[in-house]
Amino acid sequence: MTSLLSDLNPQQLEAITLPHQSVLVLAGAGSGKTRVLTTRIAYLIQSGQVSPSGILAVTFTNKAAKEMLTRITAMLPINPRGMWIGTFHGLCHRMLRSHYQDAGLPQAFQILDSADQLALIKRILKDLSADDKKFPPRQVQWFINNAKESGLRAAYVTIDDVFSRHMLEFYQAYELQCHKVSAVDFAELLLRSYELLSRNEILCQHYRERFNHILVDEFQDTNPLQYKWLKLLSGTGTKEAAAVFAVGDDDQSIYAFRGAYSGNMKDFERDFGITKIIKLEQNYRSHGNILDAANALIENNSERLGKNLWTAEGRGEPLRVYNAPNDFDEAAFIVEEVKTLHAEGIALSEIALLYRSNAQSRVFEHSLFNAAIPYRVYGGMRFFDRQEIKHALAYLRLIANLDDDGALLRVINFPTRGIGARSVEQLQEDAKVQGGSLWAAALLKCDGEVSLPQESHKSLKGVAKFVFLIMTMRQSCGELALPQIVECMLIHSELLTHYAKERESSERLENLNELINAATSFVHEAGNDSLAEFLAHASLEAGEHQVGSDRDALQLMTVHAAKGLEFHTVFLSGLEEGLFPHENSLNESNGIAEERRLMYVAMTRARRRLYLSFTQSRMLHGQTRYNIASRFLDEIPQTCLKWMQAAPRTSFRYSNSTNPISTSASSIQLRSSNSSRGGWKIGQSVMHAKFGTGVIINCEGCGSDARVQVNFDQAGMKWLSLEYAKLSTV
DNA sequence: CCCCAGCCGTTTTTT
DNA sequence: ACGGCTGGGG
Repeated sequence: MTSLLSDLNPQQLEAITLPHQSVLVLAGAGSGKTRVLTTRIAYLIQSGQVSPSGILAVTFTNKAAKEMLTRITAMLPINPRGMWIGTFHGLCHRMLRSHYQDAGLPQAFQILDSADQLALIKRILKDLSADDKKFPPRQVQWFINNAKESGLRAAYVTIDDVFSRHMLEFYQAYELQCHKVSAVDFAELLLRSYELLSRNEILCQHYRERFNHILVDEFQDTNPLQYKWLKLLSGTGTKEAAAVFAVGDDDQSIYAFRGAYSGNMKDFERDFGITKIIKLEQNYRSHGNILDAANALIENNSERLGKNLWTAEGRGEPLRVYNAPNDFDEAAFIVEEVKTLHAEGIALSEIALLYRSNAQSRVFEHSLFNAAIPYRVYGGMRFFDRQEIKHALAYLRLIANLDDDGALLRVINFPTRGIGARSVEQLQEDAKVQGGSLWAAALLKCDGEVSLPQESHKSLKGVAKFVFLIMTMRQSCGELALPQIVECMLIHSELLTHYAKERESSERLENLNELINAATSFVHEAGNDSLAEFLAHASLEAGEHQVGSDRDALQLMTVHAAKGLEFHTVFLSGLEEGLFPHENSLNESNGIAEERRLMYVAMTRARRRLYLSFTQSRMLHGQTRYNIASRFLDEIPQTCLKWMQAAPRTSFRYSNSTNPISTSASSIQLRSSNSSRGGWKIGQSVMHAKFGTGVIINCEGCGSDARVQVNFDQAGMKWLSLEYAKLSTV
């Protein structure tokens, strides 16, 4: 026990040893949040206050869940299976599996990932002959998920115009189709689980009695449905109410755009009768200048719960600011600095290059490639998202459930076996008439043919050949272990031979072989040999972005992707109005505040050194854009900053000699005075004689070419040339 | 059945 | 600028 609780600061200790009551823990960046969460669980169990089965801990990502489990099992010699530790979706899935009948689901329900869901929506829209110009599938998907994440079934969605009436129609058709093919999408996992608990009192009671302690990570990222789920499951206000240990940081809420509602923290205080808020403000990660700068920046947000990070370490280095003439030069500067740091002994993997949007990575990759600096880009394709893996999984899904129309459509003619679009259409029509699945229609179509003795199967063609293939694979499943099922499928489907024929396919073949390994380790870790469970695992956990290369490499990622990570040195690039804060955020309510939090997250990733860079011009969407420095730079005390000169460099793409503004002094001037665009700033309110009042949301060009884009309250969006338009400040 | 031209969108993203 | 998707033509 003593070793468990040693080296903790008073606030951490208080949080960990708090008696059975709900609490809100405001955990700042680098304040030892994960340690507090895991140590509390270990403490509760070790002190006999709760058995492992009385614990429910929920996170947002599989990575975080895994990390938590690893740390707990390192502290305590217990079997982790009894604890419910996982993502919201994972835990809801676990619950639905156990009570599928009560939840109104068949035992073999399948999970749709976003891509599967989109494909299904596309099919439905086609079926309804909806105009996909007027109703883009993505928007329909957004509408459905949004409704579900607000806890709304189609029957309860309110319609206030023609458009949403159509959307609702699609939602209803989608619900029907999901039911028909027993498919459950991500939001549905939560909604189903919520409805199960709210309708089935006995079951709800059972879980309330079981889970004495509920711990929630990244509480600021919960959406309304997740909050309702927690509230219901915890039974707050009842006799047997669980103690909810909610850990979050309102200043690190950066996922409002996907439905996260950080207002849940305030609601939590109210709904759970919180009397105790514990603030973890001591930062163990960064040096003083970095924290001071981050604190000063976030101070500009209103409606904060309030928190100030501090460190027992020294001030450390100042933040280094660099103003580049253009994006190529910015990249060149960073490359030089990375080289120097690496030469000084900093591992490349300890250096991160962060940007606001993925498009920015291209220039960096180009420069890094030329400089022969190994780098790794995060984001993009995940293992289970890859085409070849999707195809393989579709075969497995079809084996597990013959009525999975989506899976059938994906592989009926892949690799090609002479089943064209016409035959598929015919099948779809047949299925519609028969009211059954595509598989049933296919079976009927080649009635008799496939039941012929095996010797003649080689002569089978088209649909009959496909039906025979699937039936054969299904048969052999009964005798094989999961990895062998995967292997058998890869061979008999001829996916392997197909990709072997393709040029530059070694990576695809590698991935397909990796799928066998994935099955092996799944059996090992989950202690489960079920194909259906493996498929659920594949949907719920998209896997790593890329097969991990072990060599030391510079880390490139968006700021969002960097959340939760830390590095010795961080390069934060593209600090320009329109990019960071992103121009789209200007139109959103509280958009700037969210961008500022994003900036806060980015800055607090750095332990020892933080670079901030911005450019005067950069290529975006094929056009050169002229930018002014981000307002966020102005919000950092100058005393924390050190303005950098361009280091002498060998490889300039563009000389900066044509642009006089490259020294630190004039950079400041550029931002604060009327140099390049007559002092007009993005976000500024302006008045125009004809169009009235509006807000500048964009600007480009210099001197007589300078133009600003203004969003007028009445007249809407206009581009105005500053030379002619008479704008005045409001 | 495959290929290519043209068109669209282009902030952030986990499950 | 560029990549992904669609639809028409070979």
